[in-house]
Amino acid sequence: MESGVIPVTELPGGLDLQATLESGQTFVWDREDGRMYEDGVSGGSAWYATVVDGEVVRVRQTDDRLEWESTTDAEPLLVDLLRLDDDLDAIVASIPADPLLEEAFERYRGLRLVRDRFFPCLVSFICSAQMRVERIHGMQRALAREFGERVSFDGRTYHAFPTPERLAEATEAELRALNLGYRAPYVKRSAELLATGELSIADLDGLAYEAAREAMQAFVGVGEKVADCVLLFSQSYLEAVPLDTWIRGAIEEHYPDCDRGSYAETSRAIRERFGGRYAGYAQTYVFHHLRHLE
DNA sequence: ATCCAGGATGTAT
DNA sequence: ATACATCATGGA
Repeated sequence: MESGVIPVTELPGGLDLQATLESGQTFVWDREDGRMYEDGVSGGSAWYATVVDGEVVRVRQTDDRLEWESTTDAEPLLVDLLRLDDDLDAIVASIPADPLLEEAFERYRGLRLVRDRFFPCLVSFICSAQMRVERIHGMQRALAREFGERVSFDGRTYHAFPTPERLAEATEAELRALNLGYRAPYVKRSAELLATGELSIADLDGLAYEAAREAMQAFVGVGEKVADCVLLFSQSYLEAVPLDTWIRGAIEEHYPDCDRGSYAETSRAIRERFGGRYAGYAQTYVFHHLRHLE
């Protein structure tokens, strides 16, 4: 077993591990005390685990230390997954201040966007349609448990997220048995598109943001909103602003002039309001903040 | 019981 | 291009 510590104080803008992993942007991590998303339960010192690229990674944050244990040297992997290479201070400074954003930035400073792997992210957000965050997470854990490779580490068994090939082989009935509902055929057909090579992540190479969003909709179960989520949380299109029910509510309440009717035009308006290049960061802070006001 | 959740798809206009 | 019904499932 390898292990290490990353001093959070050396990261511009710091890190809030709990906010980052429990804000509904990534569903590949599991909290080992089983209290993921429980409101009012501090994630400080809780261990989180995932399997990425065949490697097990466990992390926890205690004050200004990010501690990790892994089957490999996880430091570069964590820099990648948690976007520790983002200058969060500079990013926040680039986003025009308004009362709602100020409040979100103050309360959750250290929340970072993630850089998830493409396929788990794609499946997660196909599953996200008309679904609560907690259940999306449960569905992804069920998919890993049922169809993912098993990896042993430190006397425990962890499950990788299944490959496109494996989910393409799964039957719709098997997926429905995991309570994916009407999303089951979407997941299977999108997995098939990747497994057969009919579509590839490389199709996005060199595409500007809006062209990439169009290209993403070639997958089944992927409309404009899900496309934005995958681009933002796995492909580093940090200007993407997924227009979900919460953000639409925020637009209605706080940025009514940005409601332009169509998704494409409203997206352009709110992106501009959030400072353009890093608008997705603003979106995720607002999403997390609003969801915790209830 | 009725409504809603990080919406997308198929069909009709 | 836009409007509408339909699609599972569980929790409030």
